[in-house]
Amino acid sequence: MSDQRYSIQEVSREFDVTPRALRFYEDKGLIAPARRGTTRVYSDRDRTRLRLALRGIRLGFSLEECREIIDLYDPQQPGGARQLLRLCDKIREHRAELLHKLRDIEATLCTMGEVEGRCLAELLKIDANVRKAGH
Amino acid sequence: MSDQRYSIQEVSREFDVTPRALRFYEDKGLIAPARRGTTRVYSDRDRTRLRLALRGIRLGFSLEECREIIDLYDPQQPGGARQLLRLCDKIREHRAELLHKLRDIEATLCTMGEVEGRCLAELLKIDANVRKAGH
DNA sequence: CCTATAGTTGACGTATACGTCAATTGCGGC
DNA sequence: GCCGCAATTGACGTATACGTCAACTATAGG
Repeated sequence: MSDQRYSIQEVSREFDVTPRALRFYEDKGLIAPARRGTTRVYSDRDRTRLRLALRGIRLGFSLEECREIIDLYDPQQPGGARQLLRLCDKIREHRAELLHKLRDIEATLCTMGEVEGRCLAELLKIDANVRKAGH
Repeated sequence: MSDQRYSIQEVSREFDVTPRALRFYEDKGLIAPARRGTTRVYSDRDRTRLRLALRGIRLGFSLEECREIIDLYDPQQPGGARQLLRLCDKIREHRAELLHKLRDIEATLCTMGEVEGRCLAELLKIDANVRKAGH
Protein backbone atom coordinates (compact mmCIF):
# COMPACT_ATOMS: atom_id res chain seq x y z
CA MET A 1 0.00 0.00 0.00
CA SER A 2 2.59 2.58 1.00
CA ASP A 3 5.26 1.96 -1.58
CA GLN A 4 5.23 5.37 -3.17
CA ARG A 5 8.06 6.79 -5.23
CA TYR A 6 8.99 10.45 -5.10
CA SER A 7 10.99 12.82 -7.26
CA ILE A 8 13.72 14.97 -5.78
CA GLN A 9 11.47 17.99 -6.17
CA GLU A 10 8.62 16.37 -4.26
CA VAL A 11 10.89 15.39 -1.39
CA SER A 12 12.49 18.81 -1.51
CA ARG A 13 9.15 20.54 -1.09
CA GLU A 14 7.84 18.11 1.50
CA PHE A 15 10.79 18.56 3.85
CA ASP A 16 11.66 22.10 2.85
CA VAL A 17 15.23 21.31 1.84
CA THR A 18 16.84 22.16 -1.48
CA PRO A 19 17.62 19.46 -4.05
CA ARG A 20 21.25 20.49 -3.61
CA ALA A 21 21.05 19.61 0.08
CA LEU A 22 19.44 16.24 -0.74
CA ARG A 23 22.27 15.39 -3.13
CA PHE A 24 24.76 16.53 -0.52
CA TYR A 25 23.17 14.29 2.11
CA GLU A 26 23.33 11.42 -0.34
CA ASP A 27 27.01 12.15 -0.95
CA LYS A 28 27.53 11.93 2.80
CA GLY A 29 25.69 8.62 3.01
CA LEU A 30 22.62 9.86 4.87
CA ILE A 31 20.27 8.65 2.17
CA ALA A 32 20.70 6.41 -0.84
CA PRO A 33 17.73 6.78 -3.19
CA ALA A 34 17.36 4.34 -6.07
CA ARG A 35 17.87 5.43 -9.67
CA ARG A 36 15.70 5.17 -12.67
CA GLY A 37 18.40 5.77 -15.26
CA THR A 38 20.34 8.60 -13.71
CA THR A 39 17.35 10.13 -11.99
CA ARG A 40 16.96 9.75 -8.25
CA VAL A 41 13.81 7.98 -7.05
CA TYR A 42 13.01 8.33 -3.37
CA SER A 43 11.16 5.62 -1.47
CA ASP A 44 9.33 5.81 1.85
CA ARG A 45 12.39 4.32 3.50
CA ASP A 46 14.45 7.19 2.11
CA ARG A 47 11.92 9.64 3.46
CA THR A 48 12.08 8.03 6.88
CA ARG A 49 15.86 8.25 6.91
CA LEU A 50 15.66 11.85 5.79
CA ARG A 51 13.17 12.62 8.54
CA LEU A 52 15.55 11.17 11.12
CA ALA A 53 18.47 13.05 9.58
CA LEU A 54 16.71 16.41 9.69
CA ARG A 55 15.82 15.85 13.34
CA GLY A 56 19.46 15.24 14.13
CA ILE A 57 20.56 18.26 12.10
CA ARG A 58 18.09 20.50 13.92
CA LEU A 59 19.51 19.24 17.21
CA GLY A 60 23.00 20.29 16.19
CA PHE A 61 24.48 16.92 15.28
CA SER A 62 26.91 16.85 12.37
CA LEU A 63 25.91 15.03 9.19
CA GLU A 64 28.48 12.38 10.06
CA GLU A 65 26.91 11.83 13.47
CA CYS A 66 23.47 11.77 11.88
CA ARG A 67 24.60 9.14 9.42
CA GLU A 68 25.93 6.97 12.24
CA ILE A 69 22.70 7.26 14.19
CA ILE A 70 20.47 6.60 11.21
CA ASP A 71 22.53 3.63 10.06
CA LEU A 72 22.10 2.12 13.50
CA TYR A 73 18.38 2.64 13.66
CA ASP A 74 17.51 1.82 10.08
CA PRO A 75 16.10 -1.70 9.84
CA GLN A 76 19.06 -3.42 8.22
CA GLN A 77 20.09 -7.00 8.69
CA PRO A 78 19.93 -7.74 12.44
CA GLY A 79 23.46 -9.16 12.55
CA GLY A 80 24.90 -11.39 15.26
CA ALA A 81 24.87 -11.01 19.02
CA ARG A 82 28.11 -9.03 18.89
CA GLN A 83 26.59 -6.50 16.49
CA LEU A 84 23.43 -6.26 18.56
CA LEU A 85 25.37 -5.57 21.74
CA ARG A 86 27.35 -2.87 19.98
CA LEU A 87 24.09 -1.36 18.79
CA CYS A 88 22.75 -1.30 22.34
CA ASP A 89 25.91 0.45 23.50
CA LYS A 90 25.60 3.04 20.78
CA ILE A 91 22.00 3.65 21.70
CA ARG A 92 22.92 4.23 25.33
CA GLU A 93 25.64 6.61 24.16
CA HIS A 94 23.32 8.64 21.99
CA ARG A 95 20.64 8.58 24.64
CA ALA A 96 23.09 10.15 27.09
CA GLU A 97 23.87 12.91 24.59
CA LEU A 98 20.21 13.56 23.99
CA LEU A 99 19.50 13.70 27.71
CA HIS A 100 22.30 16.23 28.07
CA LYS A 101 20.74 18.39 25.36
CA LEU A 102 17.43 17.97 27.14
CA ARG A 103 18.94 19.31 30.35
CA ASP A 104 20.39 22.22 28.38
CA ILE A 105 16.95 23.00 27.02
CA GLU A 106 15.33 22.75 30.44
CA ALA A 107 17.97 25.05 31.93
CA THR A 108 17.47 27.56 29.13
CA LEU A 109 13.69 27.42 29.47
CA CYS A 110 14.13 28.00 33.18
CA THR A 111 16.36 31.03 32.61
CA MET A 112 13.90 32.33 30.08
CA GLY A 113 11.09 31.97 32.57
CA GLU A 114 12.96 34.01 35.14
CA VAL A 115 13.77 36.75 32.66
CA GLU A 116 10.18 36.80 31.47
CA GLY A 117 9.01 37.07 35.04
CA ARG A 118 11.24 40.04 35.77
CA CYS A 119 10.18 41.55 32.47
CA LEU A 120 6.47 41.27 33.26
CA ALA A 121 7.07 42.67 36.75
CA GLU A 122 8.78 45.68 35.21
CA LEU A 123 5.89 46.18 32.83
CA LEU A 124 3.42 46.05 35.71
CA LYS A 125 5.40 48.68 37.61
CA ILE A 126 5.49 50.93 34.57
CA ASP A 127 1.79 50.41 34.02
CA ALA A 128 1.06 51.26 37.66
CA ASN A 129 3.11 54.45 37.42
CA VAL A 130 1.33 55.48 34.27
CA ARG A 131 -2.07 55.01 35.91
CA LYS A 132 -0.99 56.97 38.96
CA ALA A 133 0.41 59.83 36.85
CA GLY A 134 -2.69 59.93 34.68
CA HIS A 135 -4.90 60.46 37.81
CA MET B 1 31.59 38.05 48.01
CA SER B 2 31.66 36.39 44.60
CA ASP B 3 33.58 38.94 42.60
CA GLN B 4 36.37 36.71 41.39
CA ARG B 5 38.59 37.44 38.42
CA TYR B 6 39.81 34.71 36.09
CA SER B 7 42.54 34.39 33.49
CA ILE B 8 41.77 33.12 30.02
CA GLN B 9 43.48 29.86 30.91
CA GLU B 10 41.35 29.34 33.99
CA VAL B 11 38.15 29.94 32.08
CA SER B 12 39.44 27.79 29.25
CA ARG B 13 40.01 24.86 31.59
CA GLU B 14 36.81 25.36 33.55
CA PHE B 15 34.56 25.24 30.49
CA ASP B 16 36.79 23.04 28.35
CA VAL B 17 37.10 25.50 25.48
CA THR B 18 40.34 26.73 23.95
CA PRO B 19 41.60 30.30 24.53
CA ARG B 20 41.27 30.72 20.78
CA ALA B 21 37.56 29.94 21.02
CA LEU B 22 37.15 32.40 23.90
CA ARG B 23 38.79 35.17 21.86
CA PHE B 24 36.62 34.21 18.90
CA TYR B 25 33.47 34.40 21.02
CA GLU B 26 34.60 37.81 22.21
CA ASP B 27 35.13 38.90 18.62
CA LYS B 28 31.56 37.83 17.91
CA GLY B 29 30.22 39.77 20.88
CA LEU B 30 29.27 36.78 23.04
CA ILE B 31 31.48 37.92 25.90
CA ALA B 32 33.35 41.13 26.66
CA PRO B 33 35.89 40.55 29.43
CA ALA B 34 37.63 43.53 30.98
CA ARG B 35 41.31 44.19 30.40
CA ARG B 36 44.16 44.71 32.75
CA GLY B 37 46.59 46.27 30.31
CA THR B 38 46.08 44.12 27.26
CA THR B 39 45.32 40.98 29.22
CA ARG B 40 41.76 39.71 29.39
CA VAL B 41 40.24 39.46 32.86
CA TYR B 42 37.06 37.42 33.13
CA SER B 43 34.41 38.21 35.74
CA ASP B 44 31.60 36.03 37.06
CA ARG B 45 29.24 37.84 34.73
CA ASP B 46 31.45 36.83 31.81
CA ARG B 47 31.39 33.26 33.02
CA THR B 48 27.61 33.35 33.24
CA ARG B 49 27.33 34.66 29.69
CA LEU B 50 29.76 32.00 28.54
CA ARG B 51 27.77 29.30 30.28
CA LEU B 52 24.64 30.45 28.46
CA ALA B 53 26.52 30.65 25.17
CA LEU B 54 27.87 27.12 25.44
CA ARG B 55 24.39 25.79 26.18
CA GLY B 56 23.12 27.44 23.02
CA ILE B 57 26.05 26.17 20.99
CA ARG B 58 25.48 22.61 22.20
CA LEU B 59 21.86 22.92 21.12
CA GLY B 60 22.91 23.84 17.60
CA PHE B 61 22.30 27.57 17.66
CA SER B 62 24.73 29.74 15.71
CA LEU B 63 27.02 32.09 17.62
CA GLU B 64 24.99 34.98 16.25
CA GLU B 65 21.76 33.47 17.61
CA CYS B 66 23.46 32.79 20.92
CA ARG B 67 24.60 36.39 21.13
CA GLU B 68 21.07 37.62 20.53
CA ILE B 69 19.66 35.33 23.21
CA ILE B 70 22.33 36.17 25.76
CA ASP B 71 22.05 39.89 25.14
CA LEU B 72 18.35 39.64 25.82
CA TYR B 73 18.71 37.67 29.02
CA ASP B 74 21.75 39.39 30.45
CA PRO B 75 20.70 41.87 33.13
CA GLN B 76 21.27 45.11 31.25
CA GLN B 77 19.31 48.31 31.69
CA PRO B 78 15.61 47.36 31.82
CA GLY B 79 14.66 49.88 29.15
CA GLY B 80 11.17 51.23 28.48
CA ALA B 81 7.89 49.41 28.06
CA ARG B 82 8.48 49.11 24.33
CA GLN B 83 11.80 47.34 24.88
CA LEU B 84 10.29 45.09 27.51
CA LEU B 85 7.48 44.04 25.21
CA ARG B 86 9.97 43.27 22.46
CA LEU B 87 11.95 41.20 24.94
CA CYS B 88 8.83 39.21 25.87
CA ASP B 89 8.17 38.56 22.19
CA LYS B 90 11.73 37.37 21.66
CA ILE B 91 11.42 35.08 24.64
CA ARG B 92 8.25 33.53 23.25
CA GLU B 93 10.01 33.10 19.92
CA HIS B 94 13.01 31.33 21.42
CA ARG B 95 10.78 29.27 23.67
CA ALA B 96 8.93 27.98 20.62
CA GLU B 97 12.23 26.98 19.01
CA LEU B 98 13.37 25.25 22.17
CA LEU B 99 10.08 23.39 22.45
CA HIS B 100 10.50 22.23 18.86
CA LYS B 101 13.96 20.90 19.67
CA LEU B 102 12.45 19.26 22.71
CA ARG B 103 9.91 17.47 20.55
CA ASP B 104 12.73 16.38 18.23
CA ILE B 105 14.59 14.92 21.19
CA GLU B 106 11.50 13.13 22.49
CA ALA B 107 10.81 11.69 19.05
CA THR B 108 14.40 10.51 18.74
CA LEU B 109 14.37 9.00 22.23
CA CYS B 110 11.17 7.22 21.29
CA THR B 111 12.69 5.81 18.10
CA MET B 112 15.74 4.76 20.06
CA GLY B 113 13.54 2.97 22.56
CA GLU B 114 11.84 0.99 19.82
CA VAL B 115 15.13 0.01 18.21
CA GLU B 116 16.55 -0.98 21.58
CA GLY B 117 13.50 -3.08 22.27
CA ARG B 118 13.81 -4.97 18.99
CA CYS B 119 17.51 -5.32 19.64
CA LEU B 120 17.01 -6.85 23.08
CA ALA B 121 14.32 -9.17 21.71
CA GLU B 122 16.76 -10.39 19.07
CA LEU B 123 19.40 -10.97 21.72
CA LEU B 124 16.96 -12.99 23.78
CA LYS B 125 16.08 -15.14 20.78
CA ILE B 126 19.76 -15.76 20.06
CA ASP B 127 20.38 -16.57 23.70
CA ALA B 128 17.47 -19.00 23.76
CA ASN B 129 18.77 -20.76 20.64
CA VAL B 130 22.24 -21.05 22.13
CA ARG B 131 20.85 -22.64 25.27
CA LYS B 132 18.75 -25.07 23.27
CA ALA B 133 21.69 -26.03 21.04
CA GLY B 134 23.98 -26.44 24.02
CA HIS B 135 21.67 -29.14 25.49
C1' DC C 1 67.69 44.02 34.43
C1' DC C 2 66.88 39.64 32.34
C1' DT C 3 64.45 35.72 31.35
C1' DA C 4 60.63 32.70 31.24
C1' DT C 5 55.98 32.23 30.68
C1' DA C 6 51.58 33.58 29.48
C1' DG C 7 48.96 36.53 26.71
C1' DT C 8 48.02 39.42 22.49
C1' DT C 9 47.01 40.44 17.67
C1' DG C 10 46.90 39.47 12.85
C1' DA C 11 46.96 36.27 9.06
C1' DC C 12 46.16 32.25 7.00
C1' DG C 13 44.45 27.34 6.99
C1' DT C 14 40.69 23.91 7.58
C1' DA C 15 36.32 21.29 8.14
C1' DT C 16 31.43 21.47 7.62
C1' DA C 17 27.30 22.43 5.07
C1' DC C 18 25.64 23.80 1.70
C1' DG C 19 24.73 27.74 -2.64
C1' DT C 20 25.56 28.76 -7.37
C1' DC C 21 26.74 28.27 -11.99
C1' DA C 22 27.84 25.70 -16.15
C1' DA C 23 27.70 21.95 -19.08
C1' DT C 24 25.43 17.88 -20.08
C1' DT C 25 22.02 14.42 -20.16
C1' DG C 26 17.72 12.20 -20.29
C1' DC C 27 12.91 11.54 -20.49
C1' DG C 28 7.95 13.11 -22.06
C1' DG C 29 5.19 14.75 -25.60
C1' DC C 30 4.18 16.03 -30.26
C1' DG D 1 13.39 12.80 -34.36
C1' DC D 2 13.20 17.16 -32.02
C1' DC D 3 12.12 20.42 -28.29
C1' DG D 4 11.72 21.66 -23.68
C1' DC D 5 12.19 21.03 -19.07
C1' DA D 6 13.84 18.60 -15.26
C1' DA D 7 17.66 16.27 -13.44
C1' DT D 8 22.62 15.26 -13.05
C1' DT D 9 27.45 15.97 -12.34
C1' DG D 10 31.46 18.58 -11.44
C1' DA D 11 33.62 22.78 -9.99
C1' DC D 12 34.01 26.62 -7.52
C1' DG D 13 32.23 30.03 -4.04
C1' DT D 14 30.68 31.17 0.72
C1' DA D 15 29.53 31.40 5.71
C1' DT D 16 30.51 29.55 10.15
C1' DA D 17 33.59 28.14 13.76
C1' DC D 18 37.34 27.65 15.03
C1' DG D 19 42.93 25.70 14.60
C1' DT D 20 47.55 27.03 13.77
C1' DC D 21 51.38 29.46 13.27
C1' DA D 22 54.18 33.88 13.73
C1' DA D 23 55.65 37.89 15.76
C1' DC D 24 55.30 40.67 19.56
C1' DT D 25 54.35 42.23 24.26
C1' DA D 26 53.62 42.23 29.05
C1' DT D 27 54.48 40.81 33.54
C1' DA D 28 56.15 38.22 37.53
C1' DG D 29 60.18 36.22 39.69
C1' DG D 30 65.09 35.84 40.66
